Amino acid sequence: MLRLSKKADYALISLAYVAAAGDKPASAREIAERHDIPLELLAKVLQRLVQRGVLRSQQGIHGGYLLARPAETVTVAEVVEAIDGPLLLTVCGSEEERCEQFAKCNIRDPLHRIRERILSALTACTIAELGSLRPDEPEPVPFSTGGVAIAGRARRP
Amino acid sequence: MLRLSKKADYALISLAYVAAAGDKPASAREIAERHDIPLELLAKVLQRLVQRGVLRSQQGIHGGYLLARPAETVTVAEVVEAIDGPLLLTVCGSEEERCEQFAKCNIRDPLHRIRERILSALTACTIAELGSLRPDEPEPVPFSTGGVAIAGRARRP
DNA sequence: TAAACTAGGACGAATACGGTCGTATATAGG
DNA sequence: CCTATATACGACCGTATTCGTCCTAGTTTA
Repeated sequence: MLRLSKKADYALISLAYVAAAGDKPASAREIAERHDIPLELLAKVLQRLVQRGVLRSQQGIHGGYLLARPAETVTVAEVVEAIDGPLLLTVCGSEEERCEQFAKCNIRDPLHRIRERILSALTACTIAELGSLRPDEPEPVPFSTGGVAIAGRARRP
Repeated sequence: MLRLSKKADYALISLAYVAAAGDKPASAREIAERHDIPLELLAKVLQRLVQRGVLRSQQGIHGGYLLARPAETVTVAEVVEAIDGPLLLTVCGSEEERCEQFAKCNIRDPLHRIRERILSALTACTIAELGSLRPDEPEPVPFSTGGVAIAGRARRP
């Protein structure tokens, strides 16, 4: 456990791609095909990133998505939080939201500190640092599949 | 997201309690009542901790659980891993288990680094550092419920 | 006007998770 | 010896979440 959701995963992959595409809008279809992600699911992920001000969209026939801000200012933490919701280690989060068992809870504070560290790990990394697959590069064919598409990461059983 | 499962939560709470109990075995029932955790669920958590060599059990009428090793040597990472399985940020983990989309994946390495940092945050904290509720302390009554048991953290809706 | 795109709601399937039940086994004490 | 209280462990179930699909609507360019 302690996994990123697939959607968060898709978001990061997409942002790396969009960042590498520079000024040219990257369409959802393009990203989906490149990374073997279900198109409609990806679309919703991207839309949420637009709502959160990470991406901006350009509609119409040559539309797509562009970064709304410089890649260096978008942290992994922000992206994950945008998709998966607030980063809480436990149900009774970091805020004032004291759970009813408050007084009985014996591990609040240490868990708190751990959460801080995790958060800072996610905040330290921006999408500028994510590697990327340039849109104009030929799609790399892994191993020797003879160019035949193979089941991808996004669709593991 | 990025939450600890409740079972991992229960494990940490229990270990803090057992650690504070010293040589006296703490029974599952005792821990469950103290922290308002479903007994049977907790039992399974504790049993798994025994299998993983974190706790040792003593059967029989005055039995219960004891730490198998000094509290300083048991890390939160180990506990969480024992309960929730390996700490992977993504499905295609850190190991050699390269997913089929391997070549297409553009964010492997940075995510890797983040995982390392998360892991180290969890490894840095041992259960000796977890606060605890001593078995011989009176059970604190939160707020003014007049001593009537109220719904606890473990059973939030 | 047609084609390629974003926007977004509704819905179903698969899965993980939390929790319960039943049963077997071990141990201390009367 | 017998009973009460423990752990051990597998089977089961309901539900919440996640993943993915379908469908419709609106936008922009050629």
